[in-house]
Amino acid sequence: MKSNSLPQQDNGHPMYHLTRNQQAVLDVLHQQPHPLSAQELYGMMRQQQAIGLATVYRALETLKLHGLIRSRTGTNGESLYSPVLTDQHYLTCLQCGQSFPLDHCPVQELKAPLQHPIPFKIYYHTLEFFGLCEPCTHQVE
Amino acid sequence: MKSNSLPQQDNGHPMYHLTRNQQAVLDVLHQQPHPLSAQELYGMMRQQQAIGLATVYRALETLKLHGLIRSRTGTNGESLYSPVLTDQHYLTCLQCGQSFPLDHCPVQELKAPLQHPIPFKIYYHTLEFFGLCEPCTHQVE
DNA sequence: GAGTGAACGATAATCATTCTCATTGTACTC
DNA sequence: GAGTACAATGAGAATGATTATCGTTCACTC
Ligand SMILES: [Zn+2]
Ligand SMILES: [Zn+2]
Ligand SMILES: [Zn+2]
Ligand SMILES: [Zn+2]
Repeated sequence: MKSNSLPQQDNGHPMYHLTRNQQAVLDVLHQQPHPLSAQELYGMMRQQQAIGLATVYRALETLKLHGLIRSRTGTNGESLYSPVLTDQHYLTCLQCGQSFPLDHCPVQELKAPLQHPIPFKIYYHTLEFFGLCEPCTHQVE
Repeated sequence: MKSNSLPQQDNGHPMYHLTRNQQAVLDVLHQQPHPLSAQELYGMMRQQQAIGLATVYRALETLKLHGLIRSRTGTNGESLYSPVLTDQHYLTCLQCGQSFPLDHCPVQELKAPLQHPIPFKIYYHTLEFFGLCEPCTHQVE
């Protein structure tokens, strides 16, 4: 990972700067109201500019490592990406795969949050409830 | 899904009964201290008995639909299965992929848990914190 | 013990993700 | 501003977990 030329820190170390493509991926995610898969991102972005699928995946990996985006695993197994600021969770039906968003994040109201015995820099959390939606309870015998 | 002959309920509906292979998969998961992937299960079980990979996947799907097992997505993207009774969560490093288990489940101490506006039968939840473990914070510039 | 349908096992197909490698872009030096 | 070094990129191949297919076997009923 090589830094661009733009900013420079006092300590001499070059401040990390996103590449054009990394910034473009981040911008698209910020514009979207819902999480996107890598494939969806690729499909959307290639219409505006020339970009390779591998680059999309590499950008997502870099952005995640820097704590700028989060990911969760969708029903079909693919990863869904969204800005790390969003804190949205779901009830997901094991039968039909539908996800019903929660109106707020329950983790926020935790009293003594996170007694990690080990030092760890937390970027985000995932939380999801699984079970059966009402219509599907009648189909599973 | 056809029921076996063994048990019969008072209401006339045949009580759901697991097949031999479904029960075998469930037994192995109960014996293991850690979550297992479908591939790992297959590798372990084929040593004891003749079983196909597809059957393992089908058994896992059935067991999950009946609220007997849970699954979470591991670092490498594969699904890890464990009995639904277990309530174990992790801190997972985005850089090295290591998972550090939490000593207890924070969701249990929620005050007003789960105001679902929609009727939904919850079987289990997943909760995971992502970030960087201490050694890895020095490697990401 | 024949009929019915679910369960099974072997295998092929799918598909998101990762890897490979040749090419291009960028920063830094002289 | 040409030259060097190396990160970033893109096209396509490779990977690997999961799913679909299909003929066979098993379990139950009559
Ligand atoms: Zn449903
Ligand atoms: Zn949250
Ligand atoms: Zn780490
Ligand atoms: Zn829990």
